[in-house]
Amino acid sequence: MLKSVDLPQIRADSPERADAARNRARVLCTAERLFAERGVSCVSMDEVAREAGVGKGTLFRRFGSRAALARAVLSEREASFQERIIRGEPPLGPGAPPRERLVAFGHALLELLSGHADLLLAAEHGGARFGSAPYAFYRLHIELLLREADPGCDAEILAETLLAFLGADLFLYLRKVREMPPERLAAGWEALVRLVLPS
Amino acid sequence: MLKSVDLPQIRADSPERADAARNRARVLCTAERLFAERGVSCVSMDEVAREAGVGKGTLFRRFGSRAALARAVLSEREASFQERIIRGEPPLGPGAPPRERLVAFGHALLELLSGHADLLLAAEHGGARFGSAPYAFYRLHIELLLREADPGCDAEILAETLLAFLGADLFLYLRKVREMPPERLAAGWEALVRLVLPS
DNA sequence: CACACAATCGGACCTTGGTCCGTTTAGTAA
DNA sequence: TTACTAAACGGACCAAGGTCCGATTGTGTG
Repeated sequence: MLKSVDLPQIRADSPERADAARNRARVLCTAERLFAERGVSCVSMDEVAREAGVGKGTLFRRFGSRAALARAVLSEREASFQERIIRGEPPLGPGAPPRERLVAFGHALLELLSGHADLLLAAEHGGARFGSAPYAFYRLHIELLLREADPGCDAEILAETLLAFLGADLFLYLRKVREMPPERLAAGWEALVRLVLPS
Repeated sequence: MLKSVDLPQIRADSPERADAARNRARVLCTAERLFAERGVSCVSMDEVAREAGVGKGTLFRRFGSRAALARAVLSEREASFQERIIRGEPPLGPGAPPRERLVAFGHALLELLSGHADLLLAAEHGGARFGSAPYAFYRLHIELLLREADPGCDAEILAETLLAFLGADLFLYLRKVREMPPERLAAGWEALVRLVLPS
């Protein structure tokens, strides 16, 4: 039962009203602060609304769900990450061979996870992961790299599998419960990529 | 007036009281029926309790959480699956080469998912997946097969990755949203195994 | 059988994510 | 400035998972 993740329609010809913009900014700012102060999982939507001086209805009208709020808080970092992939320096950006770009992509995403795993976990809560914009971007990026390196493979299936390794839930489990150090996860990713794309 | 203090007997094999056993059976039976009738995600815990003629407290005392109830309903099928792995016919059971056993394992688990994906999804809800007994069993099984075939690999990481492909959430997404047929997932699994364990 | 007590029962209660809808307000045109 | 309307507001409300604790009952013991 996947839910639509679409935010309220933003029409190009009707700009956001001033109070709406102000409340959106207040909510984002408050949420980021509360998440940082007390941990994502210890902050309820009611608290965010109250601290931001906004009604609960407004909060949900703007962001739709808790997962979407988490995604919104992450959006700047996500955007800069995507920017580095599209136009940044190799090996993460264009120019390096596909296998090296894939390795770099995983390392960079693991880095992002290291800093914001709880936020990413909240953002992926429920079935929200697969329908989200970042996931779609990552999937497409990986599929293109895989096809470039090996046109014969089933890039869609392989991309999903590789991305599954980078899910926030698995990451947190391996880090916190199994206590694997980040370097091991990075090495595991690299080994994985080299299995999928042998030289 | 004072009696010698009897320590409460805490026996590992303390038998279940008759009413407890009766209620447990009633709940399991009712839950299985309701899940089958209306779909797992459309049945609330209150309904299960009411239909079973049991208080909500009793329901949660017995099963702890919705995810655990789903796991309990699945337990027979899980047990027979594990039995087939441990003592069944090859290639799922012992006797076949590791790579073939791994392929058979994935195919069998995909089969289980095809029939009960919604139940498995409920069973894995939240972080429940990684700590569950079936997951631990699957992980161990895969790790042993990987080590047998290639003692040099990082079996723990690879096992988690392979299992991630068989998660209920990804399965449902690929089947329902991306509309991939079961055969494609099965072929994808086999290709994956052959990448991880090249002949 | 009567008793004691621990295990169990069950529903009131709490929390929290999410919805609804009557009220308020920003933007606009006259 | 005033009037009008679409958009936004906000808090009461709902559903559902999960907890608590006083009442109840099964079971071993004398």
